[in-house]
Amino acid sequence: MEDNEKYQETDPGLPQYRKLYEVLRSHILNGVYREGDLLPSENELCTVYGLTRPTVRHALDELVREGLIKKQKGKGSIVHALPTGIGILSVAGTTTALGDRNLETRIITGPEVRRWEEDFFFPLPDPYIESGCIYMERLRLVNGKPLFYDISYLPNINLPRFTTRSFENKSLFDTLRRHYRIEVTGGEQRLWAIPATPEIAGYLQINPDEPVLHLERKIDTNRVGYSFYSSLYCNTKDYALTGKF
Amino acid sequence: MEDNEKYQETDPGLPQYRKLYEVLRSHILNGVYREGDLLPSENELCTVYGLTRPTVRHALDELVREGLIKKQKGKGSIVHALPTGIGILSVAGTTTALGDRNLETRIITGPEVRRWEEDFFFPLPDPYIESGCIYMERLRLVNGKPLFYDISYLPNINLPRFTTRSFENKSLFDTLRRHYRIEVTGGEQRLWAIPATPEIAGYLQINPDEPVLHLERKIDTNRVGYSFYSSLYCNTKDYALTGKF
DNA sequence: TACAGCAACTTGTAATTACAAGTTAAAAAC
DNA sequence: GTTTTTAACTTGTAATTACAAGTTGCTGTA
Repeated sequence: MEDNEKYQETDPGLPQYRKLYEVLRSHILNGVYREGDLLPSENELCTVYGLTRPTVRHALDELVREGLIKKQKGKGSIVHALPTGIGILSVAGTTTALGDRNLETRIITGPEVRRWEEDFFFPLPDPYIESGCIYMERLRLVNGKPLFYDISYLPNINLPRFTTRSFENKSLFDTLRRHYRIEVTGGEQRLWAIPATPEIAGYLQINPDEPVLHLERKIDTNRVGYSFYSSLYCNTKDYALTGKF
Repeated sequence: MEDNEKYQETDPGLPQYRKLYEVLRSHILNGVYREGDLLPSENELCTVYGLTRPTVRHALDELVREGLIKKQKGKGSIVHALPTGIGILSVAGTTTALGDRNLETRIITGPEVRRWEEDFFFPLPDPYIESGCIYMERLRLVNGKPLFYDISYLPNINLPRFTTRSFENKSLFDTLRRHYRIEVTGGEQRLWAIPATPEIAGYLQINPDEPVLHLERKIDTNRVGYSFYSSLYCNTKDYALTGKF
């Protein structure tokens, strides 16, 4: 399929620069462009996709920000090495972070509506507390080995039919994006190295008191005032967490 | 001093958007704008600094990328302040009472020129290997407690008098920026939760096999082809690592 | 008073034009 | 054949214009 055709059929609701970004991103991730390759020049992209340079540059800026390309004046946009570890420190859900690996998701609990926990690990706005919390516990396995034990908390605001959706082998980020048009724009995270509790050790199939990585994340979205939260325990014995900044 | 005067006297070699970025950045960090405040609107900044919107927006984009502001359509640019520093480097306490944390730096080794280690944790370009490595081990303490054990590796290329500089209580990033005009533009990092070796445990004053966080970082700069490296061990018993994304 | 609607803001997207500056390879000079 | 110069690329910076879309507060109406 030609770039241009694929470009035409992308979501018409998205801005132009975003559509181009999506196309280029998928091409990089799918190996159409390989590490070290040069992307088509900005002017080429302009003519191929019928855009102007500021728009094309906006799309490329996003790719730079994501670490997928590096630009060099006078030369071009160079496709950057893909992270070999698990990229969770930047804007990505665990599903994208794991890429094409053999990822399996196992639901432990939920999704179900319940009250927010007392002394929640991030301060909660009052409207969140009133409307309750969609709670979900998931285990992420790579090649059969459990790597992440993930507890998600979403404010139960304007997410119709959410608890009836299946999340086996599906990305939470993608579900939010496709069904609710919620896109992740950023967030905060805290992390510690802690000894595994017996419960965590059980989930991650390691010995109690072995070091695990604990992340608490607040994830902001394009819905004004809508953030959700995640508490994540990672077994880093075989895979490192990676991030770009 | 008026914004405009301060703006005039900034480095004439920098592009306009960068100068505006520096001014706004320092104002945010110095508390001229406080958390939650709105920056002047883009159009106001245009007239005050004699720039056009694309240029002003470029400057604001950098601040967004750095996490210093958040923008909201229809409203404005909201100062987000909080952790300075890049990526995951900033420290925030688990207790709220850490505003007066005092950071102390203790040099363990170096800075000195030596050969790069065999099997370095990131692949090294050939020119780096030939010119050798500026090596430095530092211990960072907060309120007298050791938190970080940091090993830095810098390519020994065009950094006159570097090994004679004092790094007690000084930031490596700031030194590079002020004396060598090297600015950090991004990088990669990998991290694990590992049991402390006896050596690491000694430095961090914890028991061996207690969990510590291990980061390996490659840090890119505005000098084309110049990156440096850091291997970092963190005691996260009392303080979490925090980051924005 | 309460509310609807409008006006005046804000940022977001996008085309257009121009020139500066770094890179590369072919052409010209030696 | 080797070196130098040049021309044709590349991305970087920046002004200008226009409209879309979200937010806020004021104003006129009920």
